[in-house]
Amino acid sequence: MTFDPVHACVLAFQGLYPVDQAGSTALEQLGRVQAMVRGETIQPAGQPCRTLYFVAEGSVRIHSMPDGHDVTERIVLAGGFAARGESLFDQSTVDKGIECLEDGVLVALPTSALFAAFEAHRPLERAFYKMVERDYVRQIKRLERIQTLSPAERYARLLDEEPELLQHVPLKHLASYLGITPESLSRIRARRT
Amino acid sequence: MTFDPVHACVLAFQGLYPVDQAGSTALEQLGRVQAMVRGETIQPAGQPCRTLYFVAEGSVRIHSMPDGHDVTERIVLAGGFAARGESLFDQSTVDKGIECLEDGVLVALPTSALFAAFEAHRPLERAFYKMVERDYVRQIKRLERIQTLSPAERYARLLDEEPELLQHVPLKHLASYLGITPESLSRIRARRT
DNA sequence: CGAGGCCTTGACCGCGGTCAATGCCCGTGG
DNA sequence: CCACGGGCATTGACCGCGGTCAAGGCCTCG
Repeated sequence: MTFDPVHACVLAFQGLYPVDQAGSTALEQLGRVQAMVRGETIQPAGQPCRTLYFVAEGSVRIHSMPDGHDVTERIVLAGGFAARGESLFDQSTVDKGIECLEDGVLVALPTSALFAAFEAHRPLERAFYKMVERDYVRQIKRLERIQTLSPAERYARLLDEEPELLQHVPLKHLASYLGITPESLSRIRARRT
Repeated sequence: MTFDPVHACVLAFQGLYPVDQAGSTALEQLGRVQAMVRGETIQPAGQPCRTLYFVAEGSVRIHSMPDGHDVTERIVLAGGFAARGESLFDQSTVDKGIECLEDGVLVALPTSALFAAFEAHRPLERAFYKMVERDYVRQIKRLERIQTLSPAERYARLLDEEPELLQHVPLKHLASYLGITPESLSRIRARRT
């Protein structure tokens, strides 16, 4: 085999916290590999979030549709994890969907089984919460930027801190990710001679 | 005794996850009670966050000062916890301070000792991560609002979802909390006949 | 070769930012 | 007890950015 998605997922966990052998194999047995094609809806809006996804190849975005406008809330490139945090822990329903941006493959981890595995494998639980921590900090920084910076400055920051996104994501999604319209983003780009 | 701040803090933990007797007493021994007066700086900017605060009475805000402008990032009323999440886990320095908004009393929990107690008291660790979870979800929702709503709509939401803030926090801080200037907030308020 | 999606450009408008002045309430000190 | 001062909220005038609506060009895919 050339590339094992599940193994990559286990490695990603181990990169967060040293997971022991038993925890790793438990995790490995949970993972379900699943292919995705561009435009496909991985998880539709209106359902509780019962699955944590590891993006082995390709990319996805999480988005909502308040009053008919498509707003992308976050973008996950290969190597990252995707889930709708508001719903992850309490299984509340959430009006957000997960959509595939580029063909690729996912590893799906059912949260019920994952959380159950925490009882027997504390390092696994620790790794998971490291993931939440990391994401929590990212949310704080993103909020800080959107709260204090102008649209033009936010775009400049994006170029500076996550330029890879430009290679993978159409501008209209980056626009709503920045909290502005596609037209504004276009003008901002034109303005920076 | 009429009111024990440390005990209130322990109860707050137990409200998040059932902490056993041993964990509760361990927590109780960590807490340091400390009074605060309005305007006082609890934690100055530029330091790593080594303390988790429980606000027993009064209220505080977390704020930063990018290019000289005071931006309040979050407001914690009595019964809540306050810490600068970006720095909590990795002890990185952070340009944010904690300031007292109303006279009151805090319970200070040194993070090093708290994290150390997790090794022996798993329920305590669980309760703490429930706290992080809850806060994580709040960040997501706040980001969502600021990303998709206009300033006027954000103020309407604030009135709707956390009207208590108006009783405790001066408008200039609410303005920066909403990501707008005090003048704009004033006009928005005037506009809603 | 045609159709549709995406990015761009244009014109117009209104909201919110900025700077400045006024009024109000409070605590402080004479 | 009153006078003063400072911080906070408000109001006004002005301007520019970003939102909205509409049209045009380009690429990709069927």
